[in-house]
Amino acid sequence: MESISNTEENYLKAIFKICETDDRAASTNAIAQEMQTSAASVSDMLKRLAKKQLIHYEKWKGVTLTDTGSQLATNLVRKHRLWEVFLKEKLQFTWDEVHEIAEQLEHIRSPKLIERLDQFLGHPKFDPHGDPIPDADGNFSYRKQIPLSSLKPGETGVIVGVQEHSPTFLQYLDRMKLVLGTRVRVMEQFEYDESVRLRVNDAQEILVSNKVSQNLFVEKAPPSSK
Amino acid sequence: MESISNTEENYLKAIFKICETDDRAASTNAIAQEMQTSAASVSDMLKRLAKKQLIHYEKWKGVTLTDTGSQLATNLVRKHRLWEVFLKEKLQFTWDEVHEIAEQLEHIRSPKLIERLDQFLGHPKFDPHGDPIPDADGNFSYRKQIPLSSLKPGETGVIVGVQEHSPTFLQYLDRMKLVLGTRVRVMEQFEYDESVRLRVNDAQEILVSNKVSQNLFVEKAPPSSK
DNA sequence: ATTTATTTTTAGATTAATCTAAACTTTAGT
DNA sequence: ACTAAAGTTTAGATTAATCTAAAAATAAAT
Repeated sequence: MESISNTEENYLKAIFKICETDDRAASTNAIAQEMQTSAASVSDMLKRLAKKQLIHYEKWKGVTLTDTGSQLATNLVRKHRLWEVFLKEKLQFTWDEVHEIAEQLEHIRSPKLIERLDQFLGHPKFDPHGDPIPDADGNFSYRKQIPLSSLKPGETGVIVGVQEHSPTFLQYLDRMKLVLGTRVRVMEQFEYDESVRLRVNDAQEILVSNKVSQNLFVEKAPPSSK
Repeated sequence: MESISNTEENYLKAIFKICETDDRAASTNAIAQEMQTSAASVSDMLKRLAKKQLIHYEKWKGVTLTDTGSQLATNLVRKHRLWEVFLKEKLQFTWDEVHEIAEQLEHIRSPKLIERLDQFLGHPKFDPHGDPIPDADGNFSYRKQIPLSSLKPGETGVIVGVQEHSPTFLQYLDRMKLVLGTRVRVMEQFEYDESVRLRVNDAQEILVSNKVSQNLFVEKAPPSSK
């Protein structure tokens, strides 16, 4: 019946994130960077998490989550993303604002609260950034998404997510009307700087940089009738 | 720009509560009891709060909140009660369940969140227990409530609040259908144990103990037509 | 008014989380 | 293979919050 602190939860989340994207043991330095703290602090914390059986830890090698640790981390992700949906859909926050507040809300401890919230929101499968929300058993729904940059000229996709989550990027997308659900067709690709000309929702055309097209996820759409 | 911890917030809330009900300086022991901790810990904390100018503190005398401290405490009460309304009205929690979860939610730091929540809930003036919710400026709305036990036989009142907030009491009230808004008429008072016979919503009659009638607040109603 | 009881404060320790600086492993480069 | 660089761990300190036990101040009681 060991209880777990908010700080420990944040470490688990960081480890989860690193292992998820790189798909290998998380290094001390990577965790330190993710947590914005020193490697020494991480080293200390890893010992504590190992003693609580939340991570597999051998000195000098990286760490991975145990089953318990992984469950806890997944539940945090579930809570975080459900709160994000709440903030956006019910309280009219914008998608660049929700993360920061959800960082606090995700630590509220009440399984019943989360199940009720999930129900209140209509069991959403994705958060405001298009990231999947694991269900109560920890299962993520999968979607066949690719970077917009991988579409060839003439191909069409629907925006379903973002790679980068920074507020500035999200605000840029809002300004450009490149929100989730938007239909984009690649009209032309410039070899020079890899920028692309897009047709947005079969209407106006805009030019976006390579950085933007690499950070936008789309679901490929079959060629439109027109 | 001193930041304030959750623990400090809880102490402020405790002091606020004691000063509010007793209307005089809060003693170390009273705070210790309210916080379920030792007098020594309280003594330590009082020094810290005094250094941060959140309380007026002189050794051996009690403490009172400074203006800043009082504002912080009132805002905590506002957050707590708004979250309680949310839990009850939107997530279908019962009034005996909401307090515990709101104890956590009240520490979420985001003024914007609270204003949006307030708006989402339709600017409620009272929480699920009938306690007033201070507005953004810290003003509480006032209501002329009296204990049910002070009604004379023949008099009628509408239940608007509770003195005691324990889950067992609240569950008892639910079972007896003595919820907020219920109309109760005192039919008879037994001198022997101060229990009273009530007519509930002009329908069935029930007997309640003195303890119950002392812990229920009503607003006196003019004699009914029938 | 002096003793007793209660309340409050201090002293000294403990735990979680953090830091900097130093020591130690591992990896990489020539 | 050896040295340099990078990454990781330990050592020693610090801060917030807590505890128990002891000392000091106030209040109550004979």
